[in-house]
Amino acid sequence: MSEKQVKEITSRDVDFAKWYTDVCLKADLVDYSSVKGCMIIRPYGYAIWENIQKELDKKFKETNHQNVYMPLFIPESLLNKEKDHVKGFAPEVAWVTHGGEEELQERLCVRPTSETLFCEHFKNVVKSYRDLPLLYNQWCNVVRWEKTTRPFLRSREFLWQEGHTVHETKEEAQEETLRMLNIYGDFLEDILAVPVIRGRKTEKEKFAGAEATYTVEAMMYNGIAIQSATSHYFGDNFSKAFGVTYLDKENQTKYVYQTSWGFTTRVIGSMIMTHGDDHGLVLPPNIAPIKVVIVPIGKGDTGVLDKSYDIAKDLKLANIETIVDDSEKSPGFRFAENEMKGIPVRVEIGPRDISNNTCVLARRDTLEKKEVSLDNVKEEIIKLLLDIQESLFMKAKIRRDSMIHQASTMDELNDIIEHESGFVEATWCGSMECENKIKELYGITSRCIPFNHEKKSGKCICCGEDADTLVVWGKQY
RNA sequence: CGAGAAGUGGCUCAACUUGGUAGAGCACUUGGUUUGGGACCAAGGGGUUGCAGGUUCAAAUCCUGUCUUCUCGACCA
Repeated sequence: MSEKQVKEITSRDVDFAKWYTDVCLKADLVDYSSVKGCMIIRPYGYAIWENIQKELDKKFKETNHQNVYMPLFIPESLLNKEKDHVKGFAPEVAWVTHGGEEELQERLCVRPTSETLFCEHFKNVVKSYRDLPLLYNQWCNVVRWEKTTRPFLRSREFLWQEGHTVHETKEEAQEETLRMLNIYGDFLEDILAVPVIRGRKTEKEKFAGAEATYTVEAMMYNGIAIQSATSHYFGDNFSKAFGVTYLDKENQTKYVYQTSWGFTTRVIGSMIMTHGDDHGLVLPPNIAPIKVVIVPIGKGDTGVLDKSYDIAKDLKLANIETIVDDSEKSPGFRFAENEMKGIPVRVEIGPRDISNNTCVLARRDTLEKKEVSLDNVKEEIIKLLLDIQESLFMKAKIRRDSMIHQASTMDELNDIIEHESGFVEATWCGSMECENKIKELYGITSRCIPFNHEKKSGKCICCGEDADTLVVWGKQY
């Protein structure tokens, strides 16, 4: 490996934050705009988002959800209807105060999330138990006036999907909440190859206005957590605040039970930070906009270009997105550039190969190369793509698991914080005092109470009282 | 929002201390030679120095304000 290859971006181990922004910019995913925290998502980055949308939307439709579109603006009075909700979001909403030159009678908030809009609408359309359940989703942008921003991970405007559902019973709503969480979890693991811990948020960390918030937590290369998607059970909190009722079979007026769940462009950041390396982005084949790049080498009448296009055509017929990088750049330049963009498989083909009836396949994740016969290049590539997908997930999972530590006392916790990075599992008594204290002392917060550890007896790591809850703690983006 | 750092062609930086009308490398364009890990030669295009004020005969340079980016905190997806 030449020195020049890694010259372009900061090493991941030297300065992870710098590495991350380098990758975002140099893989042509985003560009900055003139407004702080508002990023330009460039075609290559947007193509990743489109693939995410395509896959998730399919899952939503399979589970009978319908897409809708709500307005961008929320009148202040409407936002104020649910107390906890407004308290949670008020500090970070952007306000529209003028229309043209005239000051508005009532200012309008640019949606930070659309619960209030959905509820107002639900109140109008839900009349009877026959109208339920109502399973809505919207793909849109939202605005939260963040103080510190970072491409994908924390931007003031971001793209997401927010599901909002209305149900007759608690049980049905709770079931929906978990169903959607698992769709997110499976999507992250199977498509993005990002291993996640599924669990419930503590009271302190739950969504403003929710009765329960469930989360899928991912761990980045540097051990920091990213809450990669959330699903909320609202109970009847919102329906009571907004008066969303229906008549049941006995002609009784009942409040509905609701859920909401969201998945954002932030996850593109999770994926970058999970798989990327010092050569740039690494994309799992299942989400990569371009799965194969063919790099023809040499020029003149060698048959290399024709063969390259033949292979590309063949792969495209098999639904494998392929490009031929026939630019005049030197092969080394093209190798490096396509690695920066994280394209899973590269095919190198030159005059030597043509005469041997072979080509070279290079895999992006391990950078390994192997020579294969041109006769079965398609089959080899299909196998390789599957293998890359699988091994990216396994590698990330092994790494994550190796960075999950256990602590039973504050001394042990202290030791871990000082010497390790990653998550800490520790039992907790359930009090917010202990949760706050741990945050104050060590700068870590409860990421979630993992499902498989919901009941775990022991002593609270902080106060030493009896504890029956295991919490995964960590620093988060 | 608090503490710190930085903004000069697309990128990395020089010129700023001591005001005198912006320069290099890479990238880009054209022509040619090249091509198995970031090629080479030649010619060329591109900047009122983040923005707005101020001081001055004269501002990239000094002063004030503001915006943006990065780092660390607090807040959050």
